[in-house]
Amino acid sequence: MRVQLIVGAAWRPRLDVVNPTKYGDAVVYTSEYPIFAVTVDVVCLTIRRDQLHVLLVRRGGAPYRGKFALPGGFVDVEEDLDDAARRELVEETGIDLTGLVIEQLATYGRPDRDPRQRTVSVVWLAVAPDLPETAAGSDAAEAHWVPVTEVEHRPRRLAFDHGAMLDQGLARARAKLEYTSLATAFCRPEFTIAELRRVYEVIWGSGLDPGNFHRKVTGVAGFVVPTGEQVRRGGGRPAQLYRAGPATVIQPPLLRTTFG
Amino acid sequence: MRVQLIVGAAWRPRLDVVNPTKYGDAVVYTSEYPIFAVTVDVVCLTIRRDQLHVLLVRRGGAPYRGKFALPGGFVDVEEDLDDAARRELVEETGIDLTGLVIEQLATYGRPDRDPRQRTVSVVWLAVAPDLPETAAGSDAAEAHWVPVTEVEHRPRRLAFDHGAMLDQGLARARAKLEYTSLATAFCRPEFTIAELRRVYEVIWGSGLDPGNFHRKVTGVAGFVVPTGEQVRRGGGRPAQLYRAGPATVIQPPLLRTTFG
DNA sequence: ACAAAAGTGTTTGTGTTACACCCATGT
DNA sequence: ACATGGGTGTAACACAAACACTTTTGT
Repeated sequence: MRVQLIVGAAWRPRLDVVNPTKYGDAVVYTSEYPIFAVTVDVVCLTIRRDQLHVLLVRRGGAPYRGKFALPGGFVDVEEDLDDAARRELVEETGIDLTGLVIEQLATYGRPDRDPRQRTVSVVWLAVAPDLPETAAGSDAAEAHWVPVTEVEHRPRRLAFDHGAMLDQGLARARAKLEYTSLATAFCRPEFTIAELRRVYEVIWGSGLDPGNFHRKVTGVAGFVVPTGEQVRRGGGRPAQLYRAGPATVIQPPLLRTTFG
Repeated sequence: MRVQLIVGAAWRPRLDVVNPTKYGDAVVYTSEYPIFAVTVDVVCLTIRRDQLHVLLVRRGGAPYRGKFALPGGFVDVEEDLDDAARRELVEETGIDLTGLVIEQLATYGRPDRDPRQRTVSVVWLAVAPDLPETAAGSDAAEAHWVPVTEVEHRPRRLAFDHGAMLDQGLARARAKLEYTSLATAFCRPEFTIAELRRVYEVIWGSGLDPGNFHRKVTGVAGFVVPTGEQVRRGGGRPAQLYRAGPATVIQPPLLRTTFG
């Protein structure tokens, strides 16, 4: 298959886009390769009111008008993929993840996944602490934090194949909780051990023994580092404050069995 | 940015490729979105002569002419991404992974990763049992199994960003060995416990205690199932034959610590 | 008989679980 | 004083590491 491109001034042809010719006032290049659009989508998770939430946007146009979708959009020509994910998140929801780590989840590229054109989407997983409501930017009007219980394992609830993306993101997050320090990403910069425990309890959906959890977490080198300060949050003994440590993998992992 | 496409007969325009007009005898469509090429690359691992090997192809043309690269190529317009990976592997190396599982590793898309044009590459991880030499198809003439010690952690040895892809694939394979049944994918359909142990020893680079390994592996439900048959391989007590079981995750995981 | 590989038994030590108990604050 | 949550002590238990030992073949 051969495709010919008439290209505007902003686009620089690459080496093996060959045979420039002229049709009228436009330059015509020829490419040997199929043409794709590339998008990014973001599964952005947080915990609000002791419930796991995902950031979704209501679609304004066809197809899937009125349905929820993951925030995302087209990658620019000279833009890195993770930069595109962060940019789209700000544009569509007002959430700025500068300084936070995002992780590539998978790439979805079934030929029929977008009825308009052949599109490949690189999906990213982001975890944010409990943030203020989605900033009301112009595009952000229809962005919402939705409890995952309302959309998980329901492929038809979300537009395109975003239901599968979300499920994969949730599975990844639950799994990485066991053997990485991902849980600290759900907390604010300084947190108590009990707040960290809440993260595990919410995401795994089971109660953990406070004493054992405290010992385990503080015993893993580099997982959490004490700030030396205390905090009083209502009745009970004040808790030590901690920051996320340099460790990224937890060895041995926190087990998800009974544990409490 | 606006891009206009002159498209040959094989390509079906999608909905929001709009404003078809005519230049001479060619139809011209206009797209709102940047244009990408999408490729697949495959990190295909196996064990030969007690060494971990990766399947590489010698590049015949520019850029990186003469350098080794991962097998891969352009995705067809109506082709699924994993199908493209399998097809390119057969075309370039003669290795047919029909029936075997391949796993998505990551997607590489830095704007400067291919000097010719903006290309996004979806990378796949494949694991094969010790196969016969790469079948000598026309394209397969320059395909070789290379010991990973010769190319690991040497970004400049491979073309493009394939060095990083390979390193990521090796890290993933070593990690998944601990908590999944990936090791059985390196074995032929029927294997002994000692052969399975060799897989771990070769990939982790350390000796394991035969007794403890045997107990551990046969004790995990669904990891390996005995065929009931025995096999004699030179001096020593005959070994039971096993097939890979239905289990895909190993709980609790095999640890990589001392263990022997 | 001996070497070599397969597989089992047994001891020892480490880490998790369960739960009792003390600590420090708010009401 | 009492409730509430933070944090420590400790005994019971499970499991992996180390290694001795038995089984079954080839030479």
